[in-house]
Amino acid sequence: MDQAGERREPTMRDVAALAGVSIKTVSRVINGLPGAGAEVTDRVRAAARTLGYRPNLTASSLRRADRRSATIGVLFEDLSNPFDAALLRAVEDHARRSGVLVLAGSTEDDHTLQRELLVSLSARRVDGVVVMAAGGHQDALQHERERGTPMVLVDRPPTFGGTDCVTTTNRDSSRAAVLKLAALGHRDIAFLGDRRTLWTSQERYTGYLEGLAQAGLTLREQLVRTDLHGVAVAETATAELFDLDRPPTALFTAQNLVTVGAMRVLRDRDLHRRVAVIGFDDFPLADLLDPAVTVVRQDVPGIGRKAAELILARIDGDTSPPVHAVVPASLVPRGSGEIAALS
Amino acid sequence: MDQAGERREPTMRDVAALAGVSIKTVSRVINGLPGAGAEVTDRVRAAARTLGYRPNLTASSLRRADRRSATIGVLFEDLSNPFDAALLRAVEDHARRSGVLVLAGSTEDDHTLQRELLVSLSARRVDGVVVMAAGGHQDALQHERERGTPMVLVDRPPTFGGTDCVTTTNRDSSRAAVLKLAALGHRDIAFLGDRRTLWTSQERYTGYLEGLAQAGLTLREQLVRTDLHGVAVAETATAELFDLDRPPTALFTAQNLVTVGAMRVLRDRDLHRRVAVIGFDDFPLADLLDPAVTVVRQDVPGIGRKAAELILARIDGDTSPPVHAVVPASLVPRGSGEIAALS
DNA sequence: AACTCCTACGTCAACGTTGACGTAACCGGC
DNA sequence: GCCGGTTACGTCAACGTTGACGTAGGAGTT
Repeated sequence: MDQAGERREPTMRDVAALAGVSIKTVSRVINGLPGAGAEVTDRVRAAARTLGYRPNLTASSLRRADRRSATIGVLFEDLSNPFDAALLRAVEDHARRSGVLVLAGSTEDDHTLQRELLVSLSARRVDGVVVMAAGGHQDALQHERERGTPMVLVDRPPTFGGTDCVTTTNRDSSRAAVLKLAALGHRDIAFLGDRRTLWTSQERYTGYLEGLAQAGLTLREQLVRTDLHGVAVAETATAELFDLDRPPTALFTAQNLVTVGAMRVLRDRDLHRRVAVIGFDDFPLADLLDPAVTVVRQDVPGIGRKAAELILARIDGDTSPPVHAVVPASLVPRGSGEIAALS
Repeated sequence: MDQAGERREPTMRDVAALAGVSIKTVSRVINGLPGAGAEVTDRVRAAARTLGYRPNLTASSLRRADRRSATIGVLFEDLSNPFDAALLRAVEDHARRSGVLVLAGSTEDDHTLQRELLVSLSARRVDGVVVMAAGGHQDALQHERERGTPMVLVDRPPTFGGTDCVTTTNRDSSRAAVLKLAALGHRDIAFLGDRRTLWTSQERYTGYLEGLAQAGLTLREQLVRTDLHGVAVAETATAELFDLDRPPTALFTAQNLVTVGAMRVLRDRDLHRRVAVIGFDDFPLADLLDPAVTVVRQDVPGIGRKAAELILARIDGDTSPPVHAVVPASLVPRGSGEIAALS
């Protein structure tokens, strides 16, 4: 087989030579532009086929007036996380339909990495970026945006202006979840949340507070655990809750890994039939657990589609005012959230 | 904010003008090449910073001798599938460490889509591709490979020569799983597999046959169900198995979605404590189900790392003979696979 | 028959960058 | 004071493509 054959890729020049026309005519034929006769078009096509010619999009975009690379960047926290993966897939699908490919990267919620990836994307002259912003300050994102890069934030809004974003009904759905638990008679409802630097965590916590207030319940600070990043930390925190003198009778777990950790502890302590749980974010197999887990499910394909639509529109020159699209989440009752308080 | 500001990106020419040097000197400074004095270097760096200059990798790679775009393509079946997502993440991590970004796409196991994506990647002059080949013929892949594109196949080997690939111990691990079930006294072990066009399905089935033979069991054709693509189809097939006069006492489910479907049916019929199950491919929360699911777990990070290493080496000009790397999978006992046959 | 207009091409330069090569200044050695 | 070598620049062309513009020939109009 061809090991380093170092065979040069054929160019329009080669095709032109073989077809006996000028380079410009080849360009016209390849791009389907008018100004090439039928017979010449056939000759050029045939020549391109025999040589195995493939257009060079990088050279083309360097020269073209619009400068498009037909490529966007997608920076999410962790592409192996089911939520991120589903979102990537949704964005990718819609982009591809417009002939746009996706350069994907994981930021690990790390500002340095996020900045480096932004620079790498910018060096490749992507047409725009879809970003799940790392928690905390957004200096690098703002800087990139101010350079003129079309940008859409997903999952978390920008802390700076002039930028589109797509989020879900974090606060409202959290409030609804808590109200549902309260309606079942629960008065000691715990909150277990992800890192406090994350906007989503804050919103969900606010929704929790609103729910308590609306239900006429008082907040017990002991029942609030935050900064739970990962399953292991969530397990520890959940265990602590049930070591309290007056443990919770219901849990609102504000992120999918937290939900998983909590479920594990409940099962270990054989509390899974008595303690109600509603989680934010669906996760695979939530319906197969015992009990099946009631969750607030984000419309991930909807979020991805909206993000893709927005970035593609901006790239196409849409200069209408920035949009903050909110895609509704829905409560999926499966059992764990329907356990009533012991009266 | 800057709506279509149409501000031109600064180029080396602009930096050169501001620093009062030639374009070539700017190039030297930006690329850290020798031949620029200390004072000039400082002036150029300062000018680049004031202008917000960003190198243009597409122009650079067009002109450079090595022609590298520092970008690879990754085409998997479905980026939202946990297995694919984890693999993408592993490849991405290792590529990024070498300054290489990843253009990712889902082929949906569709030849047309796979071919279109290959053409799109080739138009962007990626340095190489990592592909999970769509089932059936591999004409497009072979064609692309023969053009000289560095290529590594993952999960499934090529049907053509001269190409690296990375797979797991499909056959051996499947045989081991069946032998384990047989050792627990099971004589009616069913096989539930994904699409037969997939190489992995075939290998796992062969391993199943080998296991039966080695255990001295005879194959019962009725207990073999293939072409189960997706959870729903797997559920139907499983249900049929338990409507047989002599149903299986153990299941070997050869793909993760199939395992999920089977578990669902077992639970619905309250058989989950009596029928043994070993699944191929781990999946999130397998340990939280009741019973926890015994699986053959592939070393996904290991596969991704190996694939990344191979493609990067080939891109760097490694012309050693093609490699078929096999990354060992391991059996993870969790409970469902340790249920003994009723004697 | 002279005119305009259109079609089907071709020529040229430029996109942003780098490889090849040129050159002026300076150094050390004799 | 001249030579060879080195350092620190600069000039030029080219990577593959396309926008701007030129032109030859034919069709249609007056």
